[in-house]
Amino acid sequence: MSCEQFFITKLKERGFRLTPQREAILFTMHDIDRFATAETILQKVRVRDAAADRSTVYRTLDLLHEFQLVDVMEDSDGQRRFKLEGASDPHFHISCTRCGAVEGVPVEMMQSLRQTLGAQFDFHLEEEKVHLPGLCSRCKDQFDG
Amino acid sequence: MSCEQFFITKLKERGFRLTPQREAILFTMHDIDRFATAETILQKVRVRDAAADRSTVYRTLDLLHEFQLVDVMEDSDGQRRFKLEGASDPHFHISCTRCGAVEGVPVEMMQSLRQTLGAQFDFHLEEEKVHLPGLCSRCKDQFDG
DNA sequence: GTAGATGCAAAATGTTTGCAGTGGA
DNA sequence: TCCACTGCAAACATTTTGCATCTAC
Repeated sequence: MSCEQFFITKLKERGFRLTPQREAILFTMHDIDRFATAETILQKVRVRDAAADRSTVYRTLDLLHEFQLVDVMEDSDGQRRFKLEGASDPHFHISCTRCGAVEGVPVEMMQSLRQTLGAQFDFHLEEEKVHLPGLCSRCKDQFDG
Repeated sequence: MSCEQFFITKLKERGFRLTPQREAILFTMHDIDRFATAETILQKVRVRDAAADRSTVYRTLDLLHEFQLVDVMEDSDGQRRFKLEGASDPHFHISCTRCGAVEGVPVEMMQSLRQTLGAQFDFHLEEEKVHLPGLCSRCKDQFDG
């Protein structure tokens, strides 16, 4: 099922409506396909619909997030970033603290950490919310020399 | 060296001054000893110094962060949280998405994940900035039944 | 027709900044 | 003394909300 179909299904399920604005936002996020600020999303949505409103973007992002179609990431600059996640495999994110590049990593890679935290702290890791900071290949190389 | 001593040394090193406000903030954060919002810190500082100003708190927190005496944590409610880290062993944080409880975990526990990410993505994990979301023991149990 | 959605403007929130006066070294 | 620091108020940036209007169903 495409994420648009999924969205429409979810909407109807809960008595919500499919509006042109919601479609435009969904399409736009599909195009962007990486973490973006609400502002960036708004600008891109306005290419399709010049009258698009900031608050509608926020409201739709909330909705998409509720449906688990959108990942939200807190950033140190005080702006949240949003990304469409469709029905991709369970994953977490690593992101470069220098250039901001974000990449998805399958949750299996955290299996052992997950178990350790469970055993030692009785802590249930929510893997798909994990967002690990670090330096990407490119920035690391600049850093090292 | 106590963290106060460390702070004073760092300040002098850079030509900054030790003021009563800065001392009050440092002491207060030492008392709190867990992640707290700027607002919370301000309220507690005001017990010592009723005239303490919000902007002074922010400015001092910036300074302490620069000296790596304070950890900053982005939270999903849009407020940053600050915590004095003194000269504790290298660690990262796990925190409960339900109740907000935060705990420190030695970086050694991420050794294997660190290596995997390095090998597979050429990604240099910044372990001490890591903040893992999940459910703590208590909240998990409530959740499960 | 009607509840839900939109656009607008205004408010709220958290944080930062400019500046005149104060005080630590 | 001198320049860093403070408190205040005002600015800022991002996000949220109230409300009249509109529209998908």
